[in-house]
Amino acid sequence: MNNVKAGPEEEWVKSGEVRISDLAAELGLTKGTVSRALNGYEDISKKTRKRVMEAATKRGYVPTTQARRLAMGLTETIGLVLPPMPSQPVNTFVSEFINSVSAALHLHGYDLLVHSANSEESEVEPYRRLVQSRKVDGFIIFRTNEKDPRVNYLLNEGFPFVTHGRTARMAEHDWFDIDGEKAFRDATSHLIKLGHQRIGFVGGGKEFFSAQLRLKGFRTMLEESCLEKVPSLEQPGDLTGQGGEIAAQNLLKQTRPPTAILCANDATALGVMKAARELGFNIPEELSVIGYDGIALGAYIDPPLTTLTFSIEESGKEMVNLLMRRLKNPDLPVISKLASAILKLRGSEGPPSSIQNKNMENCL
Amino acid sequence: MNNVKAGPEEEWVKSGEVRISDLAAELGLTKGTVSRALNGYEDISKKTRKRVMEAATKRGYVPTTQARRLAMGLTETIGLVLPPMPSQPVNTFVSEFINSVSAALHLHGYDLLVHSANSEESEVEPYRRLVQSRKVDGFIIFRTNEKDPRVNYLLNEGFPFVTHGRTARMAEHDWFDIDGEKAFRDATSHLIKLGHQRIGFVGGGKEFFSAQLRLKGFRTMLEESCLEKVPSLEQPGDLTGQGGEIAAQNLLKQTRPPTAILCANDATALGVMKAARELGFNIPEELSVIGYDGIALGAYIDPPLTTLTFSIEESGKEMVNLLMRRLKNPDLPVISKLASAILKLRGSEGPPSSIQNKNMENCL
DNA sequence: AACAATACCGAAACCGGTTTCGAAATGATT
DNA sequence: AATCATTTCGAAACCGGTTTCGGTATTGTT
Repeated sequence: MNNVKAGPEEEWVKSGEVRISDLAAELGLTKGTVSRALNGYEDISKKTRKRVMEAATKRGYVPTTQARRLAMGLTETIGLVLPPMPSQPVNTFVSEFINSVSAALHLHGYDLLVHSANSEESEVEPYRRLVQSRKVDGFIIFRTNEKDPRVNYLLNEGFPFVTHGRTARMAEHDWFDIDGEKAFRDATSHLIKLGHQRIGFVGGGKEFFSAQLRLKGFRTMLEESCLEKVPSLEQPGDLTGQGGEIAAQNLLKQTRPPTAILCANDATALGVMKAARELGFNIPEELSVIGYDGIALGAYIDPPLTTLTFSIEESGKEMVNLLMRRLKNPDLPVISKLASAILKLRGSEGPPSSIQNKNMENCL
Repeated sequence: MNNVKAGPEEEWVKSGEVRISDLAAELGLTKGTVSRALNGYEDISKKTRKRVMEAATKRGYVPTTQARRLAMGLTETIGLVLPPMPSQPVNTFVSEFINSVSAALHLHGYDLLVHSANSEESEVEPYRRLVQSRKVDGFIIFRTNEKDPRVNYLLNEGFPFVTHGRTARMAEHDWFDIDGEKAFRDATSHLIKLGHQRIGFVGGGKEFFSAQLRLKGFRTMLEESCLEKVPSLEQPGDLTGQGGEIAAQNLLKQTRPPTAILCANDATALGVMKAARELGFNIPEELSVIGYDGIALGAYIDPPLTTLTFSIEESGKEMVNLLMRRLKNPDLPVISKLASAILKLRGSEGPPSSIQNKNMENCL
């Protein structure tokens, strides 16, 4: 019943075809007056405001976004550039993150522009283009590196952004992050309490800042528990399943393999579990495995993957809050927020088959 | 070295702060002339065009997108509305899809606006808002239902869009889809050739059109192979892991459980495998399982999940092509493209433990 | 009743581009 | 040299809104 004409005079139009000038003409007003009436200016009489509002809803008038934004000199749009995804086994994070960011932005009247990164060009190119063409007012950046060219570029431009993850210049920009260091202290502690003394770690390369922080947490807890740090038990990875496989082989083929392996993310953990199976290690009896990310699928594998999990929705919401604050007042001091991950026990860890050493309650 | 001033006269400006009027003034031309020079109009002398181009690159002039789009009456933006994701375990599809769509759009000079759906409001509300505020020129829709309100709305508005998946009104709009029917014929045929005669199917509810088509393929192949259709072997699901678990229990607790289960997607298959493990069925010796989606995670579980896979990148690319064609010429006849999935054998299927019935080569 | 204060709205500039149209300058033709 | 066709650019309208400014009409004071 949509395109029925309402009367002899009133022609039905498809939505979005009424301009402010049409409204003005119809009401015998100027478009300036109509605009102010709709936008709550005080110099409009109650009567005309009501007339305008009614006519607007009746005719289905919605201001054209492009025109409004041009006039007001803002884009009301936030950019998010997807990093090139090669064969990341588990990027469920990205879609959930986009979803939550988009929802949060919407509450502020902002749109989300998602851009893909071309792996052939520089990492900052997409950002440069979006800045220069003035398509966005700010950026949401995730998966930061310690030295992050994107951060450098935007800081240099003085362009607003928030990162998910810390960087070397984190004192200069707003950021949100999960406390991976604490998370891995917790996970390590959990394994130690179960009786593990030889714990392996599969991290990311130097280029993954967050993975470095997780490694740091692992080391810290080892030290606090007076367990010696064994370099061969720390394997670098690339945060992919394949990287996990290779690292696990390096760990499990040693003469004294670890009884537990902490992984910098769940994809890595899946690779580790696969390699462990192929090498004949039973999980969790002969090898405990813990991941990080809390991917939902981890609950469906055998054994279900114990992992460190956090709220992606909260991440998105918090980041948007930080960014909106920055946009409203660019001169505010830099702030940041650190959220914590929680250890979700699902069954891929347990006590080691043999308690290897008893005296570990008191270090000194 | 970015904010070094180049000379006494030439003040350095941050990128994106040069307007076309600045360029015009600097060159002693009008902005109309500068615009035409930059946009390749024929009525500009070679000499001035060169002057303009050089000045533009030198000053780093990039036209303001908002203004250009307003003047040209288009948004150069495509909308993609994320369906509310409650507990969908496997949305790795979404991020890959967004990535490929975004990349493909970029080749055409289009941006991707990603919007999240609020689960509290009608499914079409986000579309209505985006249409009315004229934020997008068209839509990419995925996960269609047979009777799809979004499709109905947009068809009624005459607004351009392409779907990933078919609908009841697929004759009226462009669409791209994977031939799920053929895929499941293939998968079913594969199982039958392995010797299976009691094959279960876990689908989606009536609301999942694509799952219905997969069921149809399953049934067709059963019929072609003269296997009787056993209603109790067809279980509905909801395309989640949990749904798969429940369905698998219904199947495997029967007095004559199936020796193989086809699942409408990988998430379901993971749930089926989990339930099978808990009920003591060995996979693939006692139960074959095949999924659909080709999620990368499937390669890392035990046993690796055999699945039907297709190129998400191709999907995105094709859909963008269809949409761009439509935008260029709205009156072109409706076209569609059906791509096929391929069966990726990874190990979760095999011959049944006992060949149950020999005479099945010739039906009649 | 005269005057100042206030409420209300119209007119016009503006945001930063694109595009049409016409005029001036140039070149070609006779 | 006069005429006509072309080339080249300026002027101005336009896209659809927002916002400033100023001028009536109305109200409130004495």
